[in-house]
Amino acid sequence: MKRKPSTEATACWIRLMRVQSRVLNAVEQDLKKAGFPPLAWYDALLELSRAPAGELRPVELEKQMLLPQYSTSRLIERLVDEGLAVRRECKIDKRGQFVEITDAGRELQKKMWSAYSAGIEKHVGSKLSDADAVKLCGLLDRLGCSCGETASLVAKDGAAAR
Amino acid sequence: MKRKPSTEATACWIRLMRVQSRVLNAVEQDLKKAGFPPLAWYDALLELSRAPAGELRPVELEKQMLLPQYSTSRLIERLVDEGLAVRRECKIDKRGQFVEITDAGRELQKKMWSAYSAGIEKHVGSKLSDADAVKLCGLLDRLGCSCGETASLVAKDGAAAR
DNA sequence: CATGACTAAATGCATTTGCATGGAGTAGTC
DNA sequence: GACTACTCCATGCAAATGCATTTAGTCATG
Repeated sequence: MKRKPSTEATACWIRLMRVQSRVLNAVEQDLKKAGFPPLAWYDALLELSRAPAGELRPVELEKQMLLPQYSTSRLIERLVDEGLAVRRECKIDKRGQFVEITDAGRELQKKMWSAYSAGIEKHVGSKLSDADAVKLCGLLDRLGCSCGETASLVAKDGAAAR
Repeated sequence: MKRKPSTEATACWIRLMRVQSRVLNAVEQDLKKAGFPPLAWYDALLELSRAPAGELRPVELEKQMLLPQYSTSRLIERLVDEGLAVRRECKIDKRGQFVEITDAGRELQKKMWSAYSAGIEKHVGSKLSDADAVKLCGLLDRLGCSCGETASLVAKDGAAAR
């Protein structure tokens, strides 16, 4: 008798949900204990720092981060409030703007990466051989197909939740 | 040169975050469009329906669902408000209580499962062979080691996010 | 250049979360 | 039994989120 979502698929689903939640919590908690802001801030700063002139349109950021529009809007607001980014006028489209990372922003991003990377190592890296990590990536990719381009660029200093 | 979190581990992390978020959103959205309450309600109802007399102490529920205490408390409040569960006095420990699922609760759980299972099939099952699903489970388990006991019981009617 | 359809971003408002605390009960110790 | 320490659950309050809407600007068409 064939069930519609096979028990195997269901088991995957469960683990995907639970493991992610566990691991994410663990890493976020570590970061918080070290006195850092939430991961989303890091992700945004990283995207900005990698962008051509350290600046991005909110819409772009939104796409990179897979975040709802209003959520991006408020995230930017907070970064600006904290002096981690500044708004720049967008001359080619007056509706829009550019958000540029500041030096303070770049600095924070780097500092966070040292804590963040430690978290990744502790909660992921240390539990998996590199070979297994590659297998896991491959399998996950089949479900999501959206880590695409970004994924290959990650190399040097880490990345992006949500 | 060896980096601390290997690029492989980092890539895993990214995918784990992004894929989970994508898939969860997709399933939640499907459920919502079908007019159902959030997944967490389903999870709670499922746990309750599987418990010995259809009842559980909030603390147990909390552990099963990996939810913060206050969050469980409010979830129960909502279930009770909607008539999906009732509170029962706990005679052996006056601090506590039992939460028992109602017929309406069991019914909703079943109805939700048909939509939920369709979501799992659509967003997970259909993208993975059973063999690959098994591999994926195995790899994920190494990161979490908490789907343990529950996992094997899942068989018949689905399970649990967060 | 008027119009209608669309995109960029912000925001008001209701709901939900997180955090810290409080009240009530249990259990161990003396 | 009085004290202390701890567990179970609820809740007030501030902050974060989701949703729908608004404001401003673009663009294509006639």
